[in-house]
Amino acid sequence: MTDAQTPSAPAPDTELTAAEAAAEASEQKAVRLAKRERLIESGAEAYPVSVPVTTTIPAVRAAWGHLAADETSGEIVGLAGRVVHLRNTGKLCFVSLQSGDGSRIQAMVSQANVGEESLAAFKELVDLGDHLFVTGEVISSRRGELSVMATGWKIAAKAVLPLPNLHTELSEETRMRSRYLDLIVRDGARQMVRTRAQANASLRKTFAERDFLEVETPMLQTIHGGAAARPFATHSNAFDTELYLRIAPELFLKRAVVGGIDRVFEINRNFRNEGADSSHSPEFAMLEAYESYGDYVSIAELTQTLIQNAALAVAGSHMVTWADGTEYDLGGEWDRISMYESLSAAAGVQITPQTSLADLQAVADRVGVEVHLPTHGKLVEELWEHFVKPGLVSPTFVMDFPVDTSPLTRAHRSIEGVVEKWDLYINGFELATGYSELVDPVIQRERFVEQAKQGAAGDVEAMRLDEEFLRALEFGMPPSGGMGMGIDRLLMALTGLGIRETILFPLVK
RNA sequence: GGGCCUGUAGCUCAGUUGGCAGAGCAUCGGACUUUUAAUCCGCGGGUCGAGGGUUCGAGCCCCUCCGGGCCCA
Repeated sequence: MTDAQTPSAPAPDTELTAAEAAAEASEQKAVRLAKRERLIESGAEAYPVSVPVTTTIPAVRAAWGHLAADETSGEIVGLAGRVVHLRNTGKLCFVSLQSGDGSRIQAMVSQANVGEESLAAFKELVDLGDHLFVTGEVISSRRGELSVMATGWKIAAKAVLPLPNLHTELSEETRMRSRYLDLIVRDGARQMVRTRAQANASLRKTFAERDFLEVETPMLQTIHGGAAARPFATHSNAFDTELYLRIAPELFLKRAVVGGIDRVFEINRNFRNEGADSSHSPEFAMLEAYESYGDYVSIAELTQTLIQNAALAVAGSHMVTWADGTEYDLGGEWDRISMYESLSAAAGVQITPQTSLADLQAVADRVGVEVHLPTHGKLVEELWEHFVKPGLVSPTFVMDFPVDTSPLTRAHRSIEGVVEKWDLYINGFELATGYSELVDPVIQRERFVEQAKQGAAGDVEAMRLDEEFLRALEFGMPPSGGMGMGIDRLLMALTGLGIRETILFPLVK
């Protein structure tokens, strides 16, 4: 930071010396800090710049996992890992080394092989949690455990805080706040990182196969738009202006389509200044895609393919197994139901886009559904969530939404009063949404004006009028289908876990 | 926003009617050359989230605040 106008943090009044820090620390930290000092004083290094590894733990397991008990390989290796178990039987120590992927191998440090002095130093200086380098022959122990019989060892990086207990689960709060510990001790945490990366790679691969280009659009915006949500506000010193963290990339991706990026997608973060719970995070990864000369039908097919390919990538099958053991079938052609028809059937009353506000309110009152600032569309959607949503288990596209809650979507080509929009529900939660995009700049302006009225009436989620976006539309945007999908929610669908488990470092206060 | 639960050793958790602050793992000291959460013997380790109140006495009861979770809106 060189910005002279930004005041730097005040210097702490007291700089702790190493000795004072050790005195303040817990017993276990003090002991380890003392070992670090001893290592450095002895010239042995607590944090060497490198150690001469020749292979990896998984590679040794793959090459020599077949060794029978007490068999030797003749291969000398140098490898390193984090010490996760330490057993000392006197003149022989066993240490389990773990690599980042969670795979482990045992190292044996025997007085017969390293000598009395080195063994004594090992017992004195090596703790659980340290990164340890060993060199020696790959063998199998008498009990058949694949091991390295060390002829030498070296601390690769000293841990000065103790590892958490490996035999009990970390509390949920510690898992979120200290994900690095979670990653060290829990396979599920490591697996989620891998699964998420595989899913993202799969999405990009599917897009690439269909000639979509990936772009990045602004996260800091002068006018937030593209969704109904409350934004985070911030301030730009350089422009001396209010800026908003984006709630959606939509209005910029559509500008890209106007400019001729005919098939475009973005995977990036959105920010919404709203409640956080087991399925909502204030910041969340979002996929949006736009396809020129497509519509909400073609984009539904694309979405189904994206998700099914992601399932194949992470599970090897369209049948995914959730954390609780449930098997969930993402295969086949997914159901497509009409919002109004499914609502009418479930409510036992004919409800159409022409049903009056009063009649809808009567149904809502009858079943106890309350809506803030009710409109036809809000009532229909709330009633649908009340009557139909709880029964949706298998993947289902819910088609054709009310006009007034979808200001960026075009009217249905043949059904009066609805827009060409679908929501995709997986096991009862909303995973993705798709549209035949509204590209008529005149109607788009009318919709924005209507939103502005609702904003003036107190709707904090109402959209603002974005003049630059309208101007882009006025140059002509081709007919297009568009879709959006929460990446965190996709991971929830693939793994059955809560949103904070799918996010590596979830926001915690 | 409302209701309920929760915060105690490095980690995970007990803590009874208000009466000396506990366990497992980890740590520290000792024994042990084939262990698998090694085992055996021994010793330590606490701002009980923070502040206030009631009481002879508070981890426990009351109030305020901070953090976390669940349910509802």
